[in-house]
Amino acid sequence: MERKKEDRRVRITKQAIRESLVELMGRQPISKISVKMICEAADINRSTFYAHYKDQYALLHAVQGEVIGEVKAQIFSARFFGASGGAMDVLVRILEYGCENAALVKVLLSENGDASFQSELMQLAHEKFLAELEGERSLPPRTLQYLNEFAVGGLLSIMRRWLETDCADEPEMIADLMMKLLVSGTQGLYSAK
Amino acid sequence: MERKKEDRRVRITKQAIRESLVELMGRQPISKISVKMICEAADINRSTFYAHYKDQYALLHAVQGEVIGEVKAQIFSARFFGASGGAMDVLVRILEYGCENAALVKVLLSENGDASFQSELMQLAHEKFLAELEGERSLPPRTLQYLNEFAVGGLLSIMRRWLETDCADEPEMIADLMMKLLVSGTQGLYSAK
DNA sequence: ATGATAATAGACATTGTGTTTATTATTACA
DNA sequence: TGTAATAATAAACACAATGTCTATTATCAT
Repeated sequence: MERKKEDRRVRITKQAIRESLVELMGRQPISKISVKMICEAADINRSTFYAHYKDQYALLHAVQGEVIGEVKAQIFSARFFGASGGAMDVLVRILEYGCENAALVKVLLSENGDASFQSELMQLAHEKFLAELEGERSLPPRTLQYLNEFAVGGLLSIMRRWLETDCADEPEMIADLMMKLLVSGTQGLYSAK
Repeated sequence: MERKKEDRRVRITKQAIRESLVELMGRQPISKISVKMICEAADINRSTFYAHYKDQYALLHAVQGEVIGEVKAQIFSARFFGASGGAMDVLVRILEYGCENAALVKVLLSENGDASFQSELMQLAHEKFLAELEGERSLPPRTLQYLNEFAVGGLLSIMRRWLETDCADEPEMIADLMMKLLVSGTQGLYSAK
């Protein structure tokens, strides 16, 4: 909407800051990372950092926000249930995005990541589920909740593992596995194919 | 093994510190909690805190370690697969433990919690799976990995939700739901009952 | 009752934090 | 291409939490 307006210097600076954050978080949690460390790694002045972010946590939150924005766009781009293949397409696109930004997404989902990020992703998927399943009446509301949490938590865990293997398998294969596990559980792994 | 040796004063102090930590983490992430805050909430001297813990993160880690120890004991107390009802029993016991220590466990699994705690729980369940499924040859190793991650991530998410509803349903009911979802996926929710 | 030890109060140097100032370097664009 | 706008820098600053001491008081185990 209102992008492209940012000064080139700002873009370069922010990029350097973000890359340093990701690099540092590969080795330690955000709690052990100071603003000073980030600035030294990014080779920028500390005043410059404060011109853009309140502190290291605000920076992390901003970065997470961008990822969440991307996922949100994908997740709401199609119907998940009903339309055949809709869910697969969405999963494949999210997986592809994750793989393209592996260094970042991997660290956000890792043990050095932020629980609130994963919590926000849960919330996002939750909204999607509610939007699509609001007519669902055959299951008790609380069971629906559990199902939702189970699904998102499970899929997120698969994606985490997949990123840690450096996307060894094809996105389509992972999405297929996800769907099978969701719909038919472990039983789904033994039938056919 | 070598418990019961701790001075009464130490026990009281540590308990006060732990309770203050849990209370504070109900309202903010550990990154916003200083040693000073914990000491004021617990009404103890800051020097006393440093006599027991290196910093607030070491404290959190110690508390998490106790929970993990409890879960570990339960998880390895019986075979999960094979023996009928074994898995159910383990799940029920873990759920009961979580509910008895709801204030603590809830916060550790919340958005203010620590990703590394959840990561450690994953690792724990992973070891259990490997120990029991080492003979499994009908699925490719990587698929087995994904299945493991999916299962633990999904079950953990259900437990988180359950704790947030203040254990509204019975542990047996939750454990049953967990097993159904794991074995038969969403299909399992509609069949029989 | 007493020797051992935990908790306290207070002081201390250190470090990262945020903020500000003047100065330099880079950018957008007329 | 020249220039006004603005981003980045360097330096200084008060401030707050940190981590480590020491001397003193309170509590415990026996």
